[in-house]
Amino acid sequence: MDILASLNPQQRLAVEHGRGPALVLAGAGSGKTRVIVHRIAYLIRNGAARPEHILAVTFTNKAAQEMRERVHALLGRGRTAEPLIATFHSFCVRVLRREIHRIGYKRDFSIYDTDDQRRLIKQILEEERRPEKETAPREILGRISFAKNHNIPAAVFAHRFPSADADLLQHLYTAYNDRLRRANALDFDDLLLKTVDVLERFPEVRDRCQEEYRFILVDEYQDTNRPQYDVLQLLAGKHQNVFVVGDEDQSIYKFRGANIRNILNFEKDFPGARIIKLEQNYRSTQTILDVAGAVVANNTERKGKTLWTDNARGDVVTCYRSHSARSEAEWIAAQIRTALREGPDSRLAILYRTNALSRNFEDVLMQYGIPFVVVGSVGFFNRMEVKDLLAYLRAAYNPEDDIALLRIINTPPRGIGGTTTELLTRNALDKGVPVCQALRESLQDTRLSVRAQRALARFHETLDGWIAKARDVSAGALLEEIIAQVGYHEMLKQRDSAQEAADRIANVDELVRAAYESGERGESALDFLDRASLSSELDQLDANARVALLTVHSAKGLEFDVVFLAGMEEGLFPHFQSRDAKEDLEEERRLCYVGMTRARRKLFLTWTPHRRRFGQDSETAALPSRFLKEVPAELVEGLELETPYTMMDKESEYGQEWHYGKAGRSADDTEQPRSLAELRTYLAKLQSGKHGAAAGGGRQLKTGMRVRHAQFGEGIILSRERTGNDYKLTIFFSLAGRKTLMEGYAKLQPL
DNA sequence: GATTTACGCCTTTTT
DNA sequence: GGCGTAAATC
Repeated sequence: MDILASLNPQQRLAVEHGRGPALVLAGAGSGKTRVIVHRIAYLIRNGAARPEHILAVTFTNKAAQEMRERVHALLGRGRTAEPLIATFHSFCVRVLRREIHRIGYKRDFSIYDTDDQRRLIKQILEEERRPEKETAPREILGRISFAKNHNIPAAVFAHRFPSADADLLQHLYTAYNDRLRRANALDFDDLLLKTVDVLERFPEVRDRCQEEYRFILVDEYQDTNRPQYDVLQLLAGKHQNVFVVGDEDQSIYKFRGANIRNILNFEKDFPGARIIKLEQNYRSTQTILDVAGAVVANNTERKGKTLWTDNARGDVVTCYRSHSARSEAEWIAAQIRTALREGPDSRLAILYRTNALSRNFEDVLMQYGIPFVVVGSVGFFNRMEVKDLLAYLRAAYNPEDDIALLRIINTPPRGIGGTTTELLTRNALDKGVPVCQALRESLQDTRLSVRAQRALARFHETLDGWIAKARDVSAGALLEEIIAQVGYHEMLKQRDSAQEAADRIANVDELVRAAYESGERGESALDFLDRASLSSELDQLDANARVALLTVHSAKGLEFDVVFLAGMEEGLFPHFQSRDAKEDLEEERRLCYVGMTRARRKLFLTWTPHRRRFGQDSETAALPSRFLKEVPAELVEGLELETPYTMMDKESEYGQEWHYGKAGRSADDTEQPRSLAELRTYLAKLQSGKHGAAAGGGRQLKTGMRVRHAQFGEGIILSRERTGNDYKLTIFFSLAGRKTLMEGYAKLQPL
């Protein structure tokens, strides 16, 4: 296969780039990944680099996996050495598992995820008897992570961020780091920071890494943060063979410390860099590109580039306003059904700003019998039972891992309750030792009841057994033994409903299987735990799934034939947290751009003024997202942005909330009955009125008409609204309840 | 010490 | 509407 044949001139230029730094500014859908993949293949095929000297870095495991597969497809499998294709984090873990002893950690360190971090902070707060109200763990962790992402050590925190509570935060930041170290544990941010630390302080490690990874390629460069940038600088320091690909319009991780300046300053950081722009888009229709481009053009912080495509103009973009979140979901489900009927092989996605929005879509798709996958809500590795068992493993391999130990110490219940664990943690704190050691030393503590002492001794003995076993038994076998020994299944069966217990047991079995499989692939137990810590739900997104539900963030780098960008409302998208600061707003706009450019053929934008928040009807009607107003009207149908039933405050400006009171929802023809009693009155009214007469002899559907649906049975039409070329019907079915259907394909039979 | 119930908080986005 | 923590009860 000719590696260069299928490339356009710019892509080819990038792929053929020789040594030295290069920056590829690649617009959405312009073949970013393609360039990296082909360059890897080109370097190897040409003999310019040996595979083992190549390191390609991505942001998600999924992207890494896909890249690996595509390289294999180009080169064929079965070569002796492979290029290393990894995420920043997994690359760092790889380095640290080998080198971290140099900075005083043990090789079998634990990796703390967000949940572990939260537990640790809470524990610290508890020990210091600080009320959580004034110091929300989330908030604290957010600020610690912010500091870490900007490379600000605890020692200088208060100095760098002077504020009322700076000293307190510096104290907590320090305590948190100390406790991580004592637990022989690293959080996500530490993985990067400690790698930088090792590379900076130990020239021999740096030299070896520089020789090992002579060619470095980075995907999504616009999303690198400071520590990632440092890692890159240190690795590339000698050979300067850095090849980065990015798009400043798709920088959406500022909140995580991503620094857009990394891409804007690349030429300065790597002198003599070659810049290549990829502006031809291969993914979307011209219409979609124009719409997305018009939105992002409102940003000022960009280098500016214009995407073009040879693709057809394609369909107009469709906008749809619904009267509730529920009907938004129903309308989308109906569109999906049509789309799948017309093109059974299409891949579709519903994208939304926050995960909380997925629920309605899940419910309705389920109801419609449309198979789908949800990305990101509660991932496999985030399930409680899976985390419990991983904590058991962690405790066995790294007994100093306090958070893991405290998680399992009384799960399932074994008579070690709050009083006892509090004594343990207090002892550990006083002596400055991990909890496992405090456990050993507290066995005879007279402050404990005999019963508690006995329970502790028993747990201690079992734990020692696992620690010993961990040395010579596989992760799968150890896990299986632990599950049996502690009676984990029994706990689930006893605690949860039969159905829930069965689900959880299935997950447990799945985990055991995964552990065994990992072992059979030759991975160590630590490899297995690493993968569990660093994997995300996204990685499990099945490429064959027809319909996917995911956040816009998760969708970056993916593409779909049809995209529904839902919840296009002020406050939601852009999110109200981001609407004030200009740079935050620009990030929201880029996010919107990312969402829109995921679509190949057709883009839908949906919103509703009446979305429930926290299960309550909001007192204020939502406004359409300002991004909808930035869209060229001639390319979009159904763009009804005025809210007729909103009584506007005369002085109101965009961005303020408009109040409309309870009259709001009954002011147009989409009025819906709220209760059964109301429904009866409503139906009576409809039937006695002129609607009830239906179109004499005509087949045309009218409000109030009784109809039969193949699936839902008999019902009565509550409303009929034009949308595009079709009519949207709201029908109350006596068996199935209220449904919203599209007339065009609902195959309704008038009665 | 464990289990059940009430209440309050909540929502960005992710490795 | 849902989850996790805190009080109340067994």
